[in-house]
Amino acid sequence: MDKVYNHKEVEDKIYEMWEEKGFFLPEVKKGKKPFSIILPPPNANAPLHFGHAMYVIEDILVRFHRMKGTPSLWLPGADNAGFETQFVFEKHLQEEGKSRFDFDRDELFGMIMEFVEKNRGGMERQLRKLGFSLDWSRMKFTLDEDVVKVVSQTFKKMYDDSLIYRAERLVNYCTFDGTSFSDLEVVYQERQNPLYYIKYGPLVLATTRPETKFGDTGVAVHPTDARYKKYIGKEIEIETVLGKAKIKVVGDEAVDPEFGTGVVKVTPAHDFTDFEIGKRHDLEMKQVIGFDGKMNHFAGKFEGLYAKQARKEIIEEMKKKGLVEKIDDKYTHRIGLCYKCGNVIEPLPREQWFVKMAPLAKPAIDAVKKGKIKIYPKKFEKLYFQFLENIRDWNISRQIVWGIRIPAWQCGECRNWEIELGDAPSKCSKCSSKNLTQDQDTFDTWFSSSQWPFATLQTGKQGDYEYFYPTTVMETGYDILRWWVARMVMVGLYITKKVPFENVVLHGLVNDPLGKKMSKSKGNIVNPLEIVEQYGADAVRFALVFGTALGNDQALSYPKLDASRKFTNKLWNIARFIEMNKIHNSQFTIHNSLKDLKTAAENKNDKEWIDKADKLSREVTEDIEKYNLNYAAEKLYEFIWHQFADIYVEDVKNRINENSYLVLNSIFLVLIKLLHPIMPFVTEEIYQRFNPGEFLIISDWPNEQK
RNA sequence: GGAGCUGUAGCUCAGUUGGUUAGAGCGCUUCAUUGACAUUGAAGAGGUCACAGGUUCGAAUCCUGUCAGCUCCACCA
Repeated sequence: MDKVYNHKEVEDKIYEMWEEKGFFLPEVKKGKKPFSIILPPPNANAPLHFGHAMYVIEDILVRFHRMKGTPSLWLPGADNAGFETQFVFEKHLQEEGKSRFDFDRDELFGMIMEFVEKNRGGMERQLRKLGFSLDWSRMKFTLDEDVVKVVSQTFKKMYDDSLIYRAERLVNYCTFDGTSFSDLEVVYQERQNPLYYIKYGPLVLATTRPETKFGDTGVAVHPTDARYKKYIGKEIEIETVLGKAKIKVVGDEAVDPEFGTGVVKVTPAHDFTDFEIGKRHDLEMKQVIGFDGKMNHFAGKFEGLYAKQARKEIIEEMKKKGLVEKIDDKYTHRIGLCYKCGNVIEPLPREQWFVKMAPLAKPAIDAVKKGKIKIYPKKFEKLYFQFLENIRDWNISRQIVWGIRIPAWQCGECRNWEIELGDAPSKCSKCSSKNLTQDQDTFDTWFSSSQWPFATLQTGKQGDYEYFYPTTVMETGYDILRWWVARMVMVGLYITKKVPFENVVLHGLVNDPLGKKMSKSKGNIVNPLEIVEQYGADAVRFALVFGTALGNDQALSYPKLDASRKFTNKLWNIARFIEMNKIHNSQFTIHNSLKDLKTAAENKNDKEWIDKADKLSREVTEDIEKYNLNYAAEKLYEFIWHQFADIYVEDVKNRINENSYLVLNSIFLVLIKLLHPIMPFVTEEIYQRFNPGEFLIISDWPNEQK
């Protein structure tokens, strides 16, 4: 054996061997409860980031259960990542001087698919580099035909159960990208904009957006505001740049009497708060800004101007007419920007598909309350309940091409909607018209993701769903507890009548060495694969679980990586010592049962160390079962280095004989086994040197009989 | 504005139902050594556990408040 452990010579070779031998494929044993995890599918198109390296937790669990003899499945997948991917692709088009408007929908979809297929291998190769024992034969993609079918079926079932409705809602619309965004995708920024005090008949109100005036269908004041109480419920006559108009005054609690003059113009079609006020008082929606960002016919002579331009011209005109009382130039407020292109988000009304969430949320709350699903660490239960107890209906339409197209066709005659699986319906079921067009929208990526546990298993190998569902563990970052985990529980329960997983295990974020969140804009991204290259996958894996409690964020720590790499070398050198002291004729016999080993042991000290190893083995087993992987890692590190190597090896050194050698060797192999889930490569390499032809990955867990 | 998390050694973090002298890694100091390993070994310094109260025989741990950092949600015309 070399003096120094070289991970580069070992890791790829070992992984290939594991994969080739099919060790990642579970053996289905009817009647035996399996262990299963569905990998949270990384973006098919993007390289892994450090958060993905945290999936090492899943690998540790799978390897542990595999060694315990449980049929263990870890199913990989790739996510089409909707808008994210389409955006990256459009950047490429831009570089070629093209845009998505040069292609029709199918062409564009095909091109993106090709683009993704080309990049997809990267992510999979990286998962292999990290040593993840994924069953690649069961790999699924969110746009696989069979998955699309499952997702569409779910939509239809929801529609038939009256959980789906169509409604005009304000969306965060980016007129530049031509798509709406979820609230999450809007970035708020502090900006200084003029606040205009404009005259509305007898009232004066403050607004930053005078151009939306044409869409005003009400004026609101606080219901208890003494100044304006007399106007509530009445219509007032106002002078506008386009002539006189009448408008209703309503009283609404959303109005802050302290702000401005305490009077608000209500534009339900262009402001989220106003939309709510409008709904409460039954005000009309009047859209005056189009999806192209330009003023429409309601704006009279300002039609065709971009909103921003119209604002300037309207204010000039209003000044001339004496309708502007004053302008506050120092006003700062927060405005929503497109997180992709940075342009101002325009709230616009648009017909969308919505899912009624309240009926789905209740069973999901119960599942956790009744312990059918356990959340680790427990502190995250609060977030889970908070989200579900205040849930709002879910807008599942997205105005992009790269996703699963919504299987809904609208009749051009009677406006009836037909939901159809497979081919387009031939005629309208209401009026028999053949004039049907499919909705242009695709599903929100999270809509298909919410079905991932059963969608993957139902479309996988024959019998997988029956055997592996519900899955044992869903392990992911706590940051997507609401957006993904909670929705999987809701939709999973709704479709399958079973929880999609029994345990939710949540890890924290991996931040940069200074504790700051890694992000492209900050330029502090660390590529996990470079770190693997430098320190070895074992060291990276160990460093990620060592010294950080589950669910807590951690700063990437080079000293910790270094310590972990030294640990792999320490293991290597213990192995080397044992090999060098091999006593002639002696076998590397492994006593997997420490009880048997103790019976065979002759020396008192040896017997004591067997007990210590036995205690450690029990503790580590329990720690892994409770997802306290940091405890397992810390105990193994301390014991192997500072107990076993520093004390026991030094003790045996001077009194080595055949029997002591057997004990030393056996204890070491037990330690190697206990460490294998966390550090699979170096342990497998050592094991095979001691036991040619045998494989640690499928060997028995200490004290376990298969 | 609402909610949550975090605050422990110079740095990064553990501390598992409250229970002796609060731990680890890195760094630092002293010494040893080419003997499995200098990617080593031995010894050591270093902490009013953010702050202020409270509960308790006993608090880093439980409660209240304050301060600081982070995250999520909502969002002001």
